[in-house]
Amino acid sequence: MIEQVKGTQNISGNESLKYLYIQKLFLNRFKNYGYEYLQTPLLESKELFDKSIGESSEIVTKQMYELTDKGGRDLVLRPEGTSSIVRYHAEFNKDMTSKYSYFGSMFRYENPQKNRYREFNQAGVEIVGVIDNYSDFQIINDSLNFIKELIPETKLKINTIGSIADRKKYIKVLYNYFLNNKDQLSKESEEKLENNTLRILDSNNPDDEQVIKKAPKINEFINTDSKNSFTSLLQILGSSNIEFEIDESLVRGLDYYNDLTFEFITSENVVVGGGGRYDNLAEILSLGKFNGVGVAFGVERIMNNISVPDNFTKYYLLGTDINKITKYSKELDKHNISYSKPPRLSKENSQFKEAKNQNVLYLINTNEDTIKNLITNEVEKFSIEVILEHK
RNA sequence: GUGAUCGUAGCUCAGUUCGGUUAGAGCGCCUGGUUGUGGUCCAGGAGGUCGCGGGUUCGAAUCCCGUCGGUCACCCCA
Repeated sequence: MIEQVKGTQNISGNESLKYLYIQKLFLNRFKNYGYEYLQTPLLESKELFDKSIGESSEIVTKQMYELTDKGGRDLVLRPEGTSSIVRYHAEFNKDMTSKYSYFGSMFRYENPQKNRYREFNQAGVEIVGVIDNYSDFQIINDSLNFIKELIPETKLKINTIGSIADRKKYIKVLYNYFLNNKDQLSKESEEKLENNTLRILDSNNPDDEQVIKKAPKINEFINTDSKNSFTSLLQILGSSNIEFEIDESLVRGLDYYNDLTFEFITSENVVVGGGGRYDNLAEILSLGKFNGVGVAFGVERIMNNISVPDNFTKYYLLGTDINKITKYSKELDKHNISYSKPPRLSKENSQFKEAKNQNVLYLINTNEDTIKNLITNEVEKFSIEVILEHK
């Protein structure tokens, strides 16, 4: 037996029902909100993510699926969606402000566990171009509406991390602080000191508690424009009755974020989605000067937190005589009626069983020329008019 | 990258401790019959490189080593 690749999934059975339900809701909802669906390649230049996500990030240093193609190109399977959207926007819509949605596979080379896979699906939306607080508001509002329809008790956590320049200054100060107090840091945190200083702040190791408590706060380094913009966004959210919780330790895993960051978190503390503002991403990629804000949901994380949606089939075509059942098939096709049918002409009892297992409402028995309602057990003579009346 | 744990039929699992005929069960599947309150019931049947590779042994699902995969946790993250 050839085993499947580690961390990949076969989405089948009830899981596939959930997947399609989420996908359909996502695509419909954001289409109606005015977001254009955009499908970018799964295969991208390595350079795109080296630059965008940031070379200090683990995603870039350890977690990318890299390959060289036969033409010698350095490629990766995309680890996230935003960078590609920004590349597209620069190429085709540079002077516009556009709203995009995307849905598809992402790849990260990590050890799989619950809510984490090597190939996983993200559903995301972005607003790219000239951005203001209303853009931030609608990304948060629209995606909160979406996720609450699926997981009603989802909470919004929000923070500002200041500009990239602010952050650079802050990291320097923080680095010196932790360096001087190195002896008080846990082993894990000490490892983060050189490359991922900020991450020490969300250590949950009790050994770090005291040092972190006394550490300089990012708040003191955030410029006034950023602070004011954050305050006014919070006011807008407040007056729109959107509940939020400010979480000052909330940082994102990607370096391109600035100012606004937020997360959607379930009552069981699973982060099902996250996003923020990325005003410098286009510049980092040398694609021009435009801004963006966006969010990405983990589809599998949503799947793991919802129940199986209702599922039933309206018609099942039963029969053991190939001439009769094919004649019925064509008759139904002609009237554009969709129906389930057995994969082959197995014994009648098996077909009945299959129909019941598919939660079928009407069973069309071609052996007897009848239509049976499997809920009420009413049987009537088959005619196409009876079925057309069901519509 | 680290650690724990698991891998036997389509599925859930027994058998592994302590090596020994032809590897089992339930469910599911298939066929014939039965059944119209049609998922029942009866009879029969198909289906297994015991994850893979190597080693020990007269003999390995069982012991040893390696490897791949699943699950979970750490790290990190959606």
